[in-house]
Amino acid sequence: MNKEITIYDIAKVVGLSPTTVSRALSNHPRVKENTREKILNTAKSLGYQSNIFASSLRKKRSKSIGVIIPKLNSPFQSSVLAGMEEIATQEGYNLIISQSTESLEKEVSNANIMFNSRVDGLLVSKAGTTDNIEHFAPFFKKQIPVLFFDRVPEDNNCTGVVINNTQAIYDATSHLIKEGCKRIVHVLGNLKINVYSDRMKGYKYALLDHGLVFKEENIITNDLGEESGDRIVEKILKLKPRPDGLLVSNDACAASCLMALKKNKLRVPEDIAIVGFNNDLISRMVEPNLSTINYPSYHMGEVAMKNLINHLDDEHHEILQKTNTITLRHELIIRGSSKR
Amino acid sequence: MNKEITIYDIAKVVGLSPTTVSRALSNHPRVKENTREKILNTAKSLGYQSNIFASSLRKKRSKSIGVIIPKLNSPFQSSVLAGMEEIATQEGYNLIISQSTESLEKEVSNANIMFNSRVDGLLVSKAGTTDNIEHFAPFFKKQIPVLFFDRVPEDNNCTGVVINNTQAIYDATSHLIKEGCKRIVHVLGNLKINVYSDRMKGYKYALLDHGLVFKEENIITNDLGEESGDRIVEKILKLKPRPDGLLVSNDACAASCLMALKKNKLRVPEDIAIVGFNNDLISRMVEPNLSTINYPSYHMGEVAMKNLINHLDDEHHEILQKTNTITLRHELIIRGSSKR
DNA sequence: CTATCTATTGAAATCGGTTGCATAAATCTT
DNA sequence: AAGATTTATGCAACCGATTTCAATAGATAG
Repeated sequence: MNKEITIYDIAKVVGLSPTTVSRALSNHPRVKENTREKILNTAKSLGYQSNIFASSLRKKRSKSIGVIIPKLNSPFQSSVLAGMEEIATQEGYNLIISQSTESLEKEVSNANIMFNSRVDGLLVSKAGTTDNIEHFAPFFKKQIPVLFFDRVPEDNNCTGVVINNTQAIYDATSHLIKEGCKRIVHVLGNLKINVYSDRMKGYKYALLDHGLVFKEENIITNDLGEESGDRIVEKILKLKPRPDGLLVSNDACAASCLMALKKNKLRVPEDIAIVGFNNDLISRMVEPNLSTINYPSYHMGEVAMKNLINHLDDEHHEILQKTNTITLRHELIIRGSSKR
Repeated sequence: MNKEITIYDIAKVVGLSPTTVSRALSNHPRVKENTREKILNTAKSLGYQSNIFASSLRKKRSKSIGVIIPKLNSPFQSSVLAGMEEIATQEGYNLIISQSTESLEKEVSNANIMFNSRVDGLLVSKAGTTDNIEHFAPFFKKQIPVLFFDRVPEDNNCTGVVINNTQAIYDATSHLIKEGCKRIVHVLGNLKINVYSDRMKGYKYALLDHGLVFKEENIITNDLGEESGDRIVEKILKLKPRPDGLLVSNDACAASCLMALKKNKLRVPEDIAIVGFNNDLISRMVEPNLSTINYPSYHMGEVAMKNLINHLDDEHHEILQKTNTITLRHELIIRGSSKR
């Protein structure tokens, strides 16, 4: 069969040692220009393909980075991934991607797989049900950098890339209040997740600062899927007096609520004003357009990846040790659904 | 430092040879049950982690599969990916993902990276501008299976997973005609891509079969982005007499057209009926809901991955040699935007 | 012209798991 | 009980690139 071409074959052809061939191929400076060219030419003409397994074995680096996210098919997360891919490819790293589908069990399993694949670094956005991070202990022990993004653990020793969720919802809530809303319902996901617990804070603070009273009944924690609108709106309509403002932690779900509200003959924003979250495409396609928080997802991917790679390429691997949190800029975008 | 634990260390502890340890760890049948357990326990207690580089080097397999898609952050493609991930993880393969961002140059570069990463197999959806597949030649030469999906090359030697695009648009066109449309505009992407050229055929055939005349002016090839609606509708409104039916090869773009039409005071479906493509979330969130073609994206990912892995796991690696095309079932979904 | 330095190159060990072949021990045949 | 199988284990080569240490040749200095 097609025997694999190795540096030994090249060495034999050019009459040099494998050592020199190896150096020439990896642009080591201590090779005569002349020699290097001869080797490179021979390599090409023989159809040489470097064996990355051998190289990784010896160098103890895979040049690949693992990513664990809750769900691949989400506009937000796939956009983060796109940003990560851009940078990783540019820097010569491979991306190994797996999804936890919001299950802790799968996240644990994925983490193990990543560990055994010997990724050089790991980027993680936690599954909803994850409230410990023991499964990343092998990484910590081996000093393999783990960088969290969006959904980060409470643990203070972890580096994370986030937005200021508290501030974002504070802004959104304040906006609704300024538009005259007095009874604002806040729909969010599992409060174990930092993202949602932080937003909850922002909501409470904003009410407080504007002299409104926080009521437990105005909090709806629910699955934020695209099909949840009917159920959420049903809950909302049971509240008396009827709410006049609605914060939904995700645009798809906000859009779904919007439809359900319209089905119930409520006018948006006149009867109820809505603000979503993420600035997904859908927020610009429904009527009225959804006010929302612009979440710099693509940028988050870029930043997370760039920091991880900088850390890896840093001589002393200490960049991330010194960094606790990187906070990106968000922005409240006001559109028809809340302007009255 | 933390010395790496190897099978030699385990061998020393249990007083057996590395060979036996290796066999025990990979569940080779020729190891006494008793011995295997002892080895497994020792491995665990020493904190042994198999070195996948060494293993891959020797076995000449990476247990990873490469995926090249045009764009990570697209609802359709990320959904395909999700299906692929599901199966790959289940079968013990890693997914290495990269995007071509619709550029041939990047696709070539990605293909090279995948080749040098020695993926066991490759899944590809072509970039828009790609009209040759020379860059996959190294895979073919080395018998590394390459499976195309959605956007497949013309070349008949390639295996592809697709839907019947011709039939899908034939169905959609016929539906519009039955609803009384006489002048149907068809908006699609670069006709070099099989997906669009096939749909074009379906459109022509349907017109023919229903006694309508095909007119070049009713074809708009355009970027199908979410922002293209205004420009497309502008073109449409210049046509006299005004079109009364609209096929758009992508739901986001169809939704964008819908908004632009409404902005121009045209009623949907009364003045113009619309059918989109993909059955993305957005088709269910706009008003009226978009009729569309259900594209089994997640399932396509599963099927593509499953076939690739079956091929790899097959003793003789001939499953894909015998398969030319796998066609999945699509479905016309009729909603408000075309029902009149 | 000798001593020192520098630019090039090479020998050999190493990374750690796998596997063909051989051997030893245990079980089965007749 | 001797021979034939089967079962369990080990030896040693191998996968292919990298790297440490050493050596040689040529250049520069004094």
